[in-house]
Amino acid sequence: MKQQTPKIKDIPTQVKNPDLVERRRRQIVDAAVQLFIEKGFHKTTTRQIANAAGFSIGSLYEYVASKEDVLYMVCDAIHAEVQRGLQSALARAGKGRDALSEMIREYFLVCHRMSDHILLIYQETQALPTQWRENVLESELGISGVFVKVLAQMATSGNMPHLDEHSIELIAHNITVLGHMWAFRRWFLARHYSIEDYIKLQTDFILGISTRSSEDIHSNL
Amino acid sequence: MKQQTPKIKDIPTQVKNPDLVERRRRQIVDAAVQLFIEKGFHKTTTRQIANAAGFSIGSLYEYVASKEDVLYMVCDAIHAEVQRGLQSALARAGKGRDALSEMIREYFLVCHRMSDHILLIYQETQALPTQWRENVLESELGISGVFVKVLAQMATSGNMPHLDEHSIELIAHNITVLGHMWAFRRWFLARHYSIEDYIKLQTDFILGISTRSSEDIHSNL
DNA sequence: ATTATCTATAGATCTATAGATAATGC
DNA sequence: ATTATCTATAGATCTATAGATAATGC
Repeated sequence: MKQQTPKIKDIPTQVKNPDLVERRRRQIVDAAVQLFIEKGFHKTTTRQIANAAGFSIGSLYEYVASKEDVLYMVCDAIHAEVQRGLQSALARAGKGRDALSEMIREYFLVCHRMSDHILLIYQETQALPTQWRENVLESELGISGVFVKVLAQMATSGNMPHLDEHSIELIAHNITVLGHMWAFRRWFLARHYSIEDYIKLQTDFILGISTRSSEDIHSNL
Repeated sequence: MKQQTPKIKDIPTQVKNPDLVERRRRQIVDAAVQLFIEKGFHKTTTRQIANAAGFSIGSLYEYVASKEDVLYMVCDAIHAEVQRGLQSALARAGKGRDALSEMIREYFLVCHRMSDHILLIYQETQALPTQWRENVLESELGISGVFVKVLAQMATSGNMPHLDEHSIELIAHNITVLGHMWAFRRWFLARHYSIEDYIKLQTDFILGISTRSSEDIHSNL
């Protein structure tokens, strides 16, 4: 009955009061996110994290066992936040033909709001111990998974030409990554497009294929 | 007449013989690429780089002024290699209607061959001093620039519906990033697709929009 | 003399912990 | 007593350089 993938709850702590642990860890994450975004994981010291969180280096190590623990908590918090945004959008979006473009819109807005955080995930995931890196990559799949569901739902309800499973999977990943693209090319893209321009153009780009059958494509080439 | 963007040649060296400098720096880059891919920039020591390159730590610092210099040389070499692949593809590719898909194919194959290197750029660019980070980002734009040219050429020669400048620019970036996607999601994508499957599916996805006028799209929604 | 290379280490970190202190409740 | 927090530091780096050595050509 041992779980194979350790979670935040499994990070050892010397402190008995669970509410306190949760509160202090939230302080740690909030402090660390800012510092990691500014300076990167390796150039941030554990002392700086402790200070920014409002306590001493000694106390920090009552709540985590290593600096990597902090990074994992940060990555986890970021994915949770993105998922929260997606799930609330999913609840709002209808099931009709516009469901996909509504979801794309909301997701891209999340990427816009959290671009520094998304960049951080791309840059620092590799610094995590193997087991935790895998967890973070799994969470990344979870984002694409939301789009797989939306696409599959539209395909079966006839609001979209039929696409095989593989195409659906790939398009879901494309949507996810094109959201990230705004995060890591924003320094350039924002010279030419507002986020609203970006959403509109990319939605057209993405729907281009998803509203056409494969025969249409070939007859057009 | 001062150049505003420093290049590799501007990295100071104590060694007078230019051929020797070039040779030793190539050794440094070859050694460092491997180490950075394995352990990341921050967890690789200058000593390890020197040893892997075949000389001592003291000699390393005759050819570079800092560890960051090595990272810059590595990023520069990677971009040069990608550009080489693209330019040779450009020479081979015709100017006809298949030019774009030929270029996509060659570029994706480069991304396949160099996925570790592309990952490295995403992860470590942020560790560079500002001036050099900007250079690396410019090189990144250069890749997209190749696709801008191909797309513009096809648009004017009538092999593609007319697209405005902004759409062309964005599609070029999309192609670039969808190549990178194979690099940083390969651990997952390769479970379902070979690189050839990937190229085929993504080419269909990309050409979906680029072969349609904007009216077609709207009438289809 | 000049050039290239090496050895040895100064100097500056930074992570993680041991042990002291303060606060709270029995 | 127990729990949480803090101070001080052991121990282990790691980058960059100073100064010695070896090799080459005048």
